[in-house]
Amino acid sequence: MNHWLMKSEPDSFGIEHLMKMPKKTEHWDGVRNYQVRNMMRDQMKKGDLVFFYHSNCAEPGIVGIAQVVREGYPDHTAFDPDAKYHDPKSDPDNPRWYMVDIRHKRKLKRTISLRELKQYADAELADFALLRKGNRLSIMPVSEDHWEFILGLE
DNA sequence: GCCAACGTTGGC
DNA sequence: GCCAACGTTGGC
Repeated sequence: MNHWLMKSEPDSFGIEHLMKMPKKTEHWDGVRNYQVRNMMRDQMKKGDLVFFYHSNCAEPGIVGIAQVVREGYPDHTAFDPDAKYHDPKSDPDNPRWYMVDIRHKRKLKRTISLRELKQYADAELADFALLRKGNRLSIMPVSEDHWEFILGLE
């Protein structure tokens, strides 16, 4: 089983939104980055656990845990001319963009902030993608060791 | 709101 | 295929 971290802006879709969805489940549409597309299409498997991360907010950090409940399938919002992330180059017969479904599992007892995680950037969390300079991926893999260590901070 | 980092686009 | 211009991300 693989582990992941998925970023979302709480103002547009935070963990509170996910918790209120039917079955606490939502499809992760709108990704228009090829590296992230490939992860969703090829690597994220049903049952994989996900750190839900809040970005672009007062206290960026990990706020909860979700689970992949449906593996990669075409992001239909790319076909919709009215959708915010419409991409005319994505063809239903040859979809360019993919998404997965995730289900809320639980909130962390407290937010494990980016500021806190950075304290371990040269030690336990060396090479953690989130802490790498200039990282802008909205989904990234989390190693088993890093996953366990971060959960241990809770 | 600023700005560094980085991906994408498009002219050549 | 190069690379400047441009757009986006996201911490601060």
